[in-house]
Amino acid sequence: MTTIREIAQLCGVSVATVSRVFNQPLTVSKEKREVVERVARELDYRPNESARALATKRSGLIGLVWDTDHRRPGWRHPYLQELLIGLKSALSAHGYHLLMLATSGSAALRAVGASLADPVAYVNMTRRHHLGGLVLIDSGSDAPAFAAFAQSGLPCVAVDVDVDGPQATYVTSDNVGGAALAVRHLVAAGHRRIATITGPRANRPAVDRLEGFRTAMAEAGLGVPPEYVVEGDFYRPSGQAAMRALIALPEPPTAVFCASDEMAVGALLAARHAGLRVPDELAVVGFDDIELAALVDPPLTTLAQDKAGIGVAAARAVLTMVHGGEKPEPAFLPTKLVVRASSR
Amino acid sequence: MTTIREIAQLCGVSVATVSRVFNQPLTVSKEKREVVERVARELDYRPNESARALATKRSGLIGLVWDTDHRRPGWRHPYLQELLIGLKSALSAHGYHLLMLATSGSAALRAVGASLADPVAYVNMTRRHHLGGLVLIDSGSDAPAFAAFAQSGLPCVAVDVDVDGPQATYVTSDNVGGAALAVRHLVAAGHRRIATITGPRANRPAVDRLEGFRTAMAEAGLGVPPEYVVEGDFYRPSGQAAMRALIALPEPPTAVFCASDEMAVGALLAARHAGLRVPDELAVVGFDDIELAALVDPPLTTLAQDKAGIGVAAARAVLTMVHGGEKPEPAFLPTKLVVRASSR
DNA sequence: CCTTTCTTTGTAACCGCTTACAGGCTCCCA
DNA sequence: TGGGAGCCTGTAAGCGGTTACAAAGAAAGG
Repeated sequence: MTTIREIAQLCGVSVATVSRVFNQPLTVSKEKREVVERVARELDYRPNESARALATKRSGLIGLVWDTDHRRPGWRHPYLQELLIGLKSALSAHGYHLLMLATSGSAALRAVGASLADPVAYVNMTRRHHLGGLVLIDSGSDAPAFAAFAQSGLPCVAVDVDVDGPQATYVTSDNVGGAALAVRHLVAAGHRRIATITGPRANRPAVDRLEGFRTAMAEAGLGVPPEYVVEGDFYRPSGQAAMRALIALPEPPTAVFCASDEMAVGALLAARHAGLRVPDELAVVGFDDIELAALVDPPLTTLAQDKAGIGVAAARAVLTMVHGGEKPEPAFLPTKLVVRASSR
Repeated sequence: MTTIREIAQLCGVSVATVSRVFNQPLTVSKEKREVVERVARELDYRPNESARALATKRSGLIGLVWDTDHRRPGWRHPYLQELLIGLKSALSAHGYHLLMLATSGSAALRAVGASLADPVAYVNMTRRHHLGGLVLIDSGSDAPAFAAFAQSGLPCVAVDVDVDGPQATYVTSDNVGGAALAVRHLVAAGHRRIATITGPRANRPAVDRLEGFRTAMAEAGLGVPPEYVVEGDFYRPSGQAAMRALIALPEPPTAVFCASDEMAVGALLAARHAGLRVPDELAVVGFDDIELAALVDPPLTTLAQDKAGIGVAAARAVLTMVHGGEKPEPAFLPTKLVVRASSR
């Protein structure tokens, strides 16, 4: 690897000048600048990022926290791949890279049944590696850990989790609006007895989807009997169980809005087992637009999240803070109703 | 952040001693070592990784190359999430972290229709950041770029791509063996007219699966007429088209082995459209065991890859090379036949 | 008791880059 | 023509570690 010193020598200038050429080009006379640039190119000079980070205390890296909760081995993020694509592209546009933080998983935390995202470990990593900030991706039970990160004062942005802190914000879909879209769609199709299968009460998107559901139902002048709101956990089995319960009601709903596609698929299964025809006897709407949604039978009507867009928004938010900008407000990205055969 | 120097002062020793306590503890007397360790703990000392990397030329980071090919916007890795889990856990066990390399995507490369994985850019990144090595994850068309990496002499291990180089190896499933399992399963079920829908000819796993298919068919004493081998591209539509063609044959097969679950799902669709009952009139076996496999109707018999295991193997391989070990032989992880209702 | 060897420690150079500070020039204006 | 302002440039001091080398003391061998 060629260094700044070699270039300086070859060009007959000081190392300071060479460094300036790359960092504050305007402070260097045109002639010297061009010579340095040419020589650097010829020697295929690449700045040593470690040295740079050491001198500037900035590494050009953003940390990614995404731990898998060992208590839920089957858990999968519904759109990790698209999220990463969005993150990566927005970061690379600004010359940043993503460092996937890996800790062996604190045994202590696991013992008390806590999430695997260990705030202390990750905050340490951030300082050790001069990370600009963190992107926090939830594994289903990381909200408490993320709250701790948020307090640390490091720039961080959480995805689909509600955090607050001096330099902490979050990005998620417009869950309220999305749920309302779902309800309006069902109402327009003539449904009046509409139930919902929610996500966990502790989960911000779940709460928002429920809120959107209630608001839109009220707007439509429809009542929501308590038994029409069943709590699930976003996973398929819970959706199936919840749907079974709804079907067993004396006055079962004719339509159900599920807070996740996974649960909606569960609902479809329950309907099939009960011999209900979808969408004729039961309309089902999900949320997420996972790949599976288009493939189940019947294909699922759902609210498509802007998956890559969320990644991009998260990246932008963290970069704004890294660059000293104001802490961005939480972002709520619009969702899109995708009508398929499970409703009409 | 407390530094080595502060600790040295507080302990009344030199910085060299402090540094040794952390790097070569045995060369320091027990007393001093304990004092230093205690003080370090009290001050919550964290070594500065940039300084360390600068001095040692090692950063404790492994690069992850995973570029999305903009020409195939819909492309998704069949098991990225599990792969990352495996990679991460194996790396963190050795104190390494994963750096997701992001380049803005060289316009030049895109112009010539090449893959987005730009070997030059990534090799630069490796040097700039003192990365120990690279893990290469294919986006469907990165094989040529990966071959270039492999030549660079940097430690690197590719997943599901056949590379060779001074410090390059790869890990993939035992595709030959898996395909053979599929065939034997079908033969045992009484099938004799067995066709296959392959992946792209240029793809190593695809080629291996075809080879396994042929070998096992020969072993079973069954012939494979040329029209029973149809090339697909791993995606669903190609599987559907291929299956349509097979069904249209004067003597259509009674069973088909597809080189990917996605194509197998396509095959199921084609069968359904043709009014063929699965598995009675047509047995279908896939490869991968993606989530979808268990959910289609009928659920798909398939070969489960050890997805996280592949990540672990890749991590181990790259670490071996980083630590100066012999270049590991390519690894072929066993697959498992998962029998579901699409075959019997 | 003296020499050799081993263990432990400190000194200081170095990794490659950034940047505060100061000095030398040129330019402009009184 | 003297002096202040501005522009370029170089010197050198970090950033926070690692490690070669030397030295001092302790242990071992003859």
